[in-house]
Amino acid sequence: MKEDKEITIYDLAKHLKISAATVSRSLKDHPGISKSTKKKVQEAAKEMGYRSNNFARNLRKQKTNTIGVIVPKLNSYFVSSAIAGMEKIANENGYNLIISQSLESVKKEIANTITMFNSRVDGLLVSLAYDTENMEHFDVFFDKNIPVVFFDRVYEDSRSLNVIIDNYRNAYDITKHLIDEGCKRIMHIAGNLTRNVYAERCRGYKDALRDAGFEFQDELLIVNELSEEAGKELGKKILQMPNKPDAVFVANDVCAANCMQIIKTAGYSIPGDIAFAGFNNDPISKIVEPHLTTVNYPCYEMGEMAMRNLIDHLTGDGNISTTNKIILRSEIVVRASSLKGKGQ
Amino acid sequence: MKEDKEITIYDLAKHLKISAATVSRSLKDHPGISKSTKKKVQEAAKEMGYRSNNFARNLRKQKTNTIGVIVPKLNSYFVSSAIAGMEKIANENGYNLIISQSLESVKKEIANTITMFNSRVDGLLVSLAYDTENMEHFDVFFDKNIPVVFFDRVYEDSRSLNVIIDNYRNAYDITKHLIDEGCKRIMHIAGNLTRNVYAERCRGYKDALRDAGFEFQDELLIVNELSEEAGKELGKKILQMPNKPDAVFVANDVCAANCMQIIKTAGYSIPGDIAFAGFNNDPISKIVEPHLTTVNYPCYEMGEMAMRNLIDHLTGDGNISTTNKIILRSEIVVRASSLKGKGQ
DNA sequence: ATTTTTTATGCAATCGGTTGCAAATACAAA
DNA sequence: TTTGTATTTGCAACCGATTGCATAAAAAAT
Repeated sequence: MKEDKEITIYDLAKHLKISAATVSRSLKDHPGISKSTKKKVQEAAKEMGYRSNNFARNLRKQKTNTIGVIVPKLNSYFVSSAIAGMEKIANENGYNLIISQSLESVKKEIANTITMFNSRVDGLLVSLAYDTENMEHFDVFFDKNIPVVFFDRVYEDSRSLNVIIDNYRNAYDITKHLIDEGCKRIMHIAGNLTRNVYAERCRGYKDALRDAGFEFQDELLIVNELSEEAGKELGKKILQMPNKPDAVFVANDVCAANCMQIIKTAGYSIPGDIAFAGFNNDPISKIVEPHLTTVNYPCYEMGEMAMRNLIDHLTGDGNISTTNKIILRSEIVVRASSLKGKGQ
Repeated sequence: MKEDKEITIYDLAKHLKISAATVSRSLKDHPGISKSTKKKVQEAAKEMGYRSNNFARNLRKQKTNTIGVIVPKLNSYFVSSAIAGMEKIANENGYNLIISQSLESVKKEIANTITMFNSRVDGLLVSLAYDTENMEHFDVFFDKNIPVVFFDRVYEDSRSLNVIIDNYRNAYDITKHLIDEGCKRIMHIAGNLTRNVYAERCRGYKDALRDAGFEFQDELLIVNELSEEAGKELGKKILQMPNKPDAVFVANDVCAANCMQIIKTAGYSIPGDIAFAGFNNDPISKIVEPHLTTVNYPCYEMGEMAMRNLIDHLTGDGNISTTNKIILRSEIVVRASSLKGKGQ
């Protein structure tokens, strides 16, 4: 049954000769309404094609049932997987998602933050831009007690929940693995070191070196944007190094794979001459040859977890202020690119 | 300046000793309000930390400034890129995005459609699920004159705008290219043939064969889900064929790359023994070895275009009913995987 | 039959902007 | 000074659902 103009509870009320209040209560299964009335109302609602008006509802309840998501870039394996996980949980719980990208710029991140604030999202999920260096733009949320959950790229802040993996441990493990394979001159490629993820990975790398009795060397640490382009640049740079590394641990698979290609094309053998390891377990890591040793990052699960916690908090089932950090399980995946012993 | 409770236009009105109507008009730059008053209001608004309440506004205006997006899966190169493009345009025009995924099931697609309808999106952008076979669930939108734009996976329907590429032409070109390289037994791997994109690509493949004087052979057409997994399966299947193809044109890079790997691992040379071509120009196509010949699909631009047209329609700048189909430029990209002559 | 308790429903205010129409004020022309 | 016109502003009725409180109706207790 379809109508040209919207049916409201008043229309239903008039039709059933009862009050709008009763209709409203019947529709949301209020305990004070008799079963028979509820049934009558619900049937009439379906029959007349009633659809509830969320704005009226939100206006009255001062709640939006909408969650904002701000990510650096939508089109990356990690982000799209995480968002897929978020969407699933949000959808299951009746929440809508408003998504925007900072395109790796704080400036846009701030603008998005404001938009989200004005849209009155009930909560916010954020992975920080490449160059975000403080949290001031989130203060409005904290001030109003709107929960903010950071995932992956986070900022230590007692007012929010962080969902992450143990970047330090994984980087440590992967570096140790390279050392165990006999590598002695291990290079590390990181992203902006003020971002937790890259700082932690770098720290893991350094500690693993130290624990194995190696000394950290400045020239073996390179910071770049970890993009396809950056990977190619990196490859060229390595080719020009007089004293080449015998292993490269890159903080991201896409960059690693693109770098590997340059090195390989130049005639070096991988892992024979130079071993490689990446991070993320991006599908690309299973295609590039030799297959890339990496860290299995639970992207989808991270999205689910972050969303679930946010929603639990909103519904009062959980408390963001009691939980301050969630660390998901992740582990290194060894593939041919780092197996010096066995070769490819 | 921050307050504990929200500032409304009434607060501003009281503070400035004018009416709420004047405040409302001043804030949205209504022509009937004097410059001086406007300025006073706008300054006070900023100073008192006023933020407009969208629900009240939407409730009154019966418009949401929100656009719904339904896609099969968020975590694919094509979709995430397209959404990135959409988000950019939407954001620039003050629209919010509500995104949901059908996970390739009509059932969930229908559910999402209903959610979007109830959220009263101003317009809808859709790429259909794998198994959607009719448009009934969009009728509510058409009935209410809510514009629906389909992209990539579309359905011919006079009531909506379709944004696509020339799948037929590209498939024809790529098949012809394979023929020109000397391939005589070209296999085609398609997705569900009721989906326009796959049907068109298949048609292009067949016509190119015909025009070159080859006969289409049933056993050389395989339909699968075009996933990573399907690619691997496909590889195994080809290995078992007694009369192997000398070229494989897959409707999707991810599937093609994974298939290639199996074939290669089994000791066949590519393109020597079997040439390969894919579709999409997914980053993976530049990593797999040999690099994959494919079709450069303007994902990001398609997202932009679809969104721009939808918004133009909503603001009355364009008319969806006059434009029924937009075809974006796309072209084949020849790489080593199909160059029989030169080899890799 | 009367009072008490329980259950079911309605009244009316509220959420915060928007906007058609009327009224007030300003400014110009006569 | 008066009348006419243009410019500003305000009144008040929406938009549709929610909910505290009051009342009505039904059931139970006395």
